[in-house]
Amino acid sequence: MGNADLRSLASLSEVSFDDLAGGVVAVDAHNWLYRYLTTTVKFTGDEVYTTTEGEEVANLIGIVQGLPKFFEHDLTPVFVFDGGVTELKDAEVSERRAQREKAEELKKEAEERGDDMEAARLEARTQRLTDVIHETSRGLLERLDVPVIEAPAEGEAQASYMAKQGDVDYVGSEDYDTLLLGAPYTLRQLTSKGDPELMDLEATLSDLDVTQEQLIDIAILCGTDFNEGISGVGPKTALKEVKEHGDLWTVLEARDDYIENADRVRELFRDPPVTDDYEFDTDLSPDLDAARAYVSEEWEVPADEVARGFERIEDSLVQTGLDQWT
DNA sequence: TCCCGAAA
DNA sequence: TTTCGGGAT
Repeated sequence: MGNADLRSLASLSEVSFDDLAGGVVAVDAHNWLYRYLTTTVKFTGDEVYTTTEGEEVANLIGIVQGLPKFFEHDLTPVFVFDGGVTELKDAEVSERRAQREKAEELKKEAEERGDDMEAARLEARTQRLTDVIHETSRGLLERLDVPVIEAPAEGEAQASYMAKQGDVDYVGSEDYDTLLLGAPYTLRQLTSKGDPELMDLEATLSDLDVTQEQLIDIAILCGTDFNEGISGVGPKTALKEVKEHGDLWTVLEARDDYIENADRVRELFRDPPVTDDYEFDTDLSPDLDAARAYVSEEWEVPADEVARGFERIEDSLVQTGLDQWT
């Protein structure tokens, strides 16, 4: 499906982890895990992460390696998992499935001609979030006492809602959709090496001089996960025309154009399915022994693969514990 | 998603 | 100057 390049419109700034210390971040679990699944697997091959029953649980390694980043900087993560998939997203979902199948085919071909490098590279593209991955991720997070929230629909929408309500300080996601979903502050690049990037909704709106509703209309014109945009219209044109005419309908009228499901897509961003039925405690008391046993005994991940990550988690907890007394 | 080069 | 399309991650 078409995709709005909202990056060029968003107000982004580099921040340091020090500025975020003490914050609570609602992490879009799907988004976050996917990054680890595609990167962790790529460099190491999949044998190590497959149980005797053939389950792929690279996500457990991803979590153990990814969590220290939060703890070491005194950031508390709250993981928000997806519930059902929005019906309008069917087209997007089947497109991704098609891409995955294509990658699987190419990988098979690469294996047949003995091109291991290419096969490993393609492996990353075949990853998906299976039920086992969802389940085991939750199992590990629970043992680490990291809050887990189940969204009624999209995790991104639920996380944004929680941020809007002030129950968390940030949404953690790589997507720009959180702007449309009303998240005041979104942290990007929480999984990569350097400093995180902060996306600021208020600043975005005031820089562009548009309302939240207009920003949604701009995105719809360019195309989103839920609708095809208008060809020839990118962020610049969409911004200009929405400001000129006021909103999506008047722009479409002026261009004598039409967007399928535009009203429903708009509603999905303005008022997505979310729940108020959540609560969490940010004072974490992880059971590291249970977590280690879960990963290495129950799910057969070699202990040395996760040793360093667990050490870092342990150290960071001792560290923050001491901080309270100094 | 990001980046880059082609095309308009 | 902006959008589009392809390739790498």
